[in-house]
Amino acid sequence: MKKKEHKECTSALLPVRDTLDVIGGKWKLLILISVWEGNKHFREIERSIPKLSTKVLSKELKDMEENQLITRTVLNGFPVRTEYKPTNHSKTLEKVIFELHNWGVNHRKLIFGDKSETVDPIRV
Amino acid sequence: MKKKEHKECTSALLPVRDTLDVIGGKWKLLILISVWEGNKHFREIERSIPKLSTKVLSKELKDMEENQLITRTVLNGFPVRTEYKPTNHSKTLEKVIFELHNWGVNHRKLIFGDKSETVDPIRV
DNA sequence: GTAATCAGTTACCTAAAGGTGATCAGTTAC
DNA sequence: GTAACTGATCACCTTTAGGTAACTGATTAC
Repeated sequence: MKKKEHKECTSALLPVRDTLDVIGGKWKLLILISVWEGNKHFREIERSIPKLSTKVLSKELKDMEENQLITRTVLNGFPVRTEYKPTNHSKTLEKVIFELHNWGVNHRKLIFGDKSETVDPIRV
Repeated sequence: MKKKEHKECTSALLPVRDTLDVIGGKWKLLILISVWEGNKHFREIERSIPKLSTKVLSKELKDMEENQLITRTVLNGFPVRTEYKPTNHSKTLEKVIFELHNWGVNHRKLIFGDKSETVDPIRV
């Protein structure tokens, strides 16, 4: 796990921070979902997410491998291919994401009073 | 709600982003918990959280008021006092935080293999 | 008048996250 | 040989979150 300092953290909040580190940031969830959807190769994942740069994807994939959300296998072939696959551990995030989604939908209703466009149900 | 752009967002992820915006950042959860614990006044909250500066607290309290997590009442008195109180809406975050905590604890076990120090159960 | 308390605001600075574009090594097809 | 594909890495720049310290205005106690 990427050890961030979180010096301000009480012991009870540490695991919450850990989780937020794992799924926070601009791209992590999009990448995770792309891999869940079956995209396996670097370019494949990259192309599935508009505006995502190779540099950021490369860094995020490393983080996610460290966090055991994905596995990385290099296939010895002719144009060298790398295969990224989601782990079972990554799937345990579904419940967390569901709760985040659920609360967000409710929050939108409260703040925008239904004036907001409907959002799609999350499918992960 | 503070409208961030999230241009990269699919419709399904938008509410997830909203939630992460509301509880993300270095201080938001600590401030929320402090208010939940009964701290009502600006200086009281500030003093309850080491290293938190007035500038950041001021900004975060505004955000939280916008997001209807707290109410702000100015009491006309002699040393002017402001009263911050948690809303019922803020309490609906407990479940979300519980799931984040839960996943985080499990993740720590997996990554550090129980070598990590025990963390306190969250009490919010 | 002086100090101290309340609840903030302001200007400036630093550090981290993320974006941009070039480059690389290996291999294949032409 | 040249272009194109694979999976990246590198140096540099911008943007944003957060930190630091001074300051304001109102009021009370001395």
